[in-house]
Amino acid sequence: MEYQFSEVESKWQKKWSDDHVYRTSDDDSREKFYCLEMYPYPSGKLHMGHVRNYSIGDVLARFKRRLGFNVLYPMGYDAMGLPAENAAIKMDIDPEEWTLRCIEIMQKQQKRMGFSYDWEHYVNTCLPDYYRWNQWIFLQFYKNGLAYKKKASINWCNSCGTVLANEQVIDGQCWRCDNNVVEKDLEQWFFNIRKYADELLESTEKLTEWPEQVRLMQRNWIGKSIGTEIHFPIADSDYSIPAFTTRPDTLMGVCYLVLAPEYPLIPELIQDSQKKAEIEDFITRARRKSKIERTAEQVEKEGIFIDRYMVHPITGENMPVFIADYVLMDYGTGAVMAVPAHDQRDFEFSKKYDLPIKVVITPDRKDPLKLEDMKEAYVDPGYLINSGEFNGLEHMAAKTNITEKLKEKGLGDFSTTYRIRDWLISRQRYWGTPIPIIYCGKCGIVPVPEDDLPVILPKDAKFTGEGNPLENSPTFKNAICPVCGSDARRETDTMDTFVDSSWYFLRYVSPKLEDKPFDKNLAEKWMPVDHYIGGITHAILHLLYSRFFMKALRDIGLADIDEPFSRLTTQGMVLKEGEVMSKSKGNVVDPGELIETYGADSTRAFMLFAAPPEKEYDWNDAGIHGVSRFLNRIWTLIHEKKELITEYKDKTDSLDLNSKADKQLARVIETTTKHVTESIDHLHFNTGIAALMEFLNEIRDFSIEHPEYADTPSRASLFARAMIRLVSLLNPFAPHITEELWEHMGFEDYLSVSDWPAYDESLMKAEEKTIVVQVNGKVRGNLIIPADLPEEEIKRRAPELDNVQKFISGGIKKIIYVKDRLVNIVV
RNA sequence: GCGAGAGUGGCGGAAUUGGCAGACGCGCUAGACUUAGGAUCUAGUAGGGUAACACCUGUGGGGGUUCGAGUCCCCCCUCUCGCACCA
Repeated sequence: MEYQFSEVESKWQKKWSDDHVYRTSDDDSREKFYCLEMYPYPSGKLHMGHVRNYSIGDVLARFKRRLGFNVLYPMGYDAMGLPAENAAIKMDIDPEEWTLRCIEIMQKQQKRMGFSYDWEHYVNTCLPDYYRWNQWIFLQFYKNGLAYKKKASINWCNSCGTVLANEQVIDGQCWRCDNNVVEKDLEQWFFNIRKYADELLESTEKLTEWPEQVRLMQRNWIGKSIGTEIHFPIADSDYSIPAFTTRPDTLMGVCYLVLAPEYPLIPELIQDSQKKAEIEDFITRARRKSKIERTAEQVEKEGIFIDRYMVHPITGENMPVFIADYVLMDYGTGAVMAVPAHDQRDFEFSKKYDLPIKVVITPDRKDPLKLEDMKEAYVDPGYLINSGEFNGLEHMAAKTNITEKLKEKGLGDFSTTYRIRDWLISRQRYWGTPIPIIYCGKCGIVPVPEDDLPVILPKDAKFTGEGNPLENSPTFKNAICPVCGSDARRETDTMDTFVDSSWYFLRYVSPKLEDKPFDKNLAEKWMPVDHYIGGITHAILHLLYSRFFMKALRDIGLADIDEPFSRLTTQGMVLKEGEVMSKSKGNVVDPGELIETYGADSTRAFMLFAAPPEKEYDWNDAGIHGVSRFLNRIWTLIHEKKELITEYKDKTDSLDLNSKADKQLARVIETTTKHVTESIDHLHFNTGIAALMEFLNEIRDFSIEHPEYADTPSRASLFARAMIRLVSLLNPFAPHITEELWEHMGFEDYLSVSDWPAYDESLMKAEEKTIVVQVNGKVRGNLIIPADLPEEEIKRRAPELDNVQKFISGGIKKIIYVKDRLVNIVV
């Protein structure tokens, strides 16, 4: 009877679904386990990365379920985004229709893989019953000062025709289309994530079950710097320009001040300058450069003196003010105090423009550092020199001292700066959540009243590929002011789709709720997610935004939860010939074909067997035969012995172990159980499956060596015990075939929800053990001894081995014994 | 440049954390069964060496600690990822 995977797999998929085997219960006293996978963007087909992601999650969900946990294991779709809109432009199809069609295909494939999702816990972010809650949350944020609008110099992608968040600009290029990003000034909506910068940073420490790499990336992204903000009054004016520095100890070494080209005060400062035109020209050129040009490594710093001077806050000396392209407007205050002797960039700038350099820190007090000896800036610790009243201070102490002094004079204070920017959420696109705001000529910015939600995307939009379709939809754009009733204009920007994914895991707990985004009690019951599995590509954006959302929602009072994800696993990418699979490269492996050829069980088990979850895997499907063969061997063996197993299946506990082989098999049953249990716990699925393969090999050896076992009741029950255990342990990796075999062996309940086997330590003890005998650390023989042989006896017997004798003729210095493992004879 | 991680057979990968390196699988070789097999089964498979053992060498390279090192320490090389004029 040959194994027909396609029949068996669809049979069980139907049964599981019909009988709601994986349905989650909210009303359940068992310990909860929330297993979450990063939901997919429904681009159409499932790819190998998805298969890997969901295979990992499904094993965990199935394992925990069988261990007696009440498991929430949902799936949904991150359904808003550009591809649907591009499809609309190209194929003249409604984005919603296109998306829903893709979801249908994708979901079918997921079902075909047999993942144990509870499909009643489902979200689809492109439907108004989801995105209305994005709008609702936006309004709560707005009320609480967490959403605001401001004119901002933003990152603009000409090719996508939209604004991008800082996080979406990679090496100065658009994260999606790789086109160069340019700067533009626009009125945009922001979420105030900076407000949570400190908490996000601090609570990173609590995420002990996250990969260290991800925590580090988050920390770097937040980029906290502690320092001092110093005010530099501008000579002959009332202005004062603040500059942030982490090195206030070098204040006495300041030689000039440098402003970013975008610095807002510049037009006023240069108003009366004779060089005005020249300076303006410089600024225009600097701003026209793309970010990539401006920040490239070897680019020489360029600047221009603006004919103004600042007053040194301590000495009162007048010093020049420059504009330079290497100063960034979006970090610190957009102004830098230049200390050429102790900052490499300032050093280079001074050399280029022949500006003074003043050494104020020396590593050696007795032999002070001299400018003539310096080929580069000195940035290491030291003592202050040429610093008047601060001379001789150690530089760390000087930081405090000098800041205190500035504080006294009202010209500075301790300050903390973050690299992270507020999250720009406006997108000039159609296929996203409309921002629920109305602009009224009389009342200004008016939030859409909650009762009027959702603001639904119009059906009359035209997709020409130019501009925002919502701008050109009169039914959408024209509105009535909810406050005064006069004609008004609706906000036509939509939200970044990262808003959708920042709280979808909360919607899963009560996906059909109609009056709130999620049920507070249920959220507090299920959250945090116990195990979150997804790609490393989301290590910063999605995870940071979600963490921010959780904290913001907590402070608004929607749920008392600090962190959304307790444990995080970032699965390695699936590559092909060392490259990321992509349609443009034409190197995409279609899991659909694998399923057709080998079945879902083989496909997912192989994916897990091929490499540990966190590692990259360069796809090579040669190995899938091995897993497929393994499943077929189990199938064959069970069908050869089906009657026997059925007969003895209820007598597997009364073991009567007579021979060495019996005891050996009985032991392997237990050690394999232990090994597989631990390997799932530790996410070492590859070794878990390997242990099951070894287990099968043992059983087959046993049945070949003891063909008479069928006639011996004790052996028959031992054999049955082994086969039942094998099938049971294999179930999370290959759920369909094991469920079928379970049935064939005469069991009536679903294996997928039956108890996970415990292991019996008493059966794991061996009567005999093998001890390795070494001479000077090299293996020279084995000693097979009774398990309870005392140490002295082992040490006595080891040197007697034939092969050992010839190596110890020089005389034994000492003998080292490692319990149950080895004897090392030192000569 | 800074930060993190990784280098083990022809390949994917194991190694109870300092104790038999190469589990398990792929591939390959030989054989069996077969009209045939890219199906299945059996045996072998790190390199050298041997009739077979023995033995020697071996975890990117070089040193060190130890009875004993893939694992710990120091130096170097290579690769991958993240950040990158952050004041």
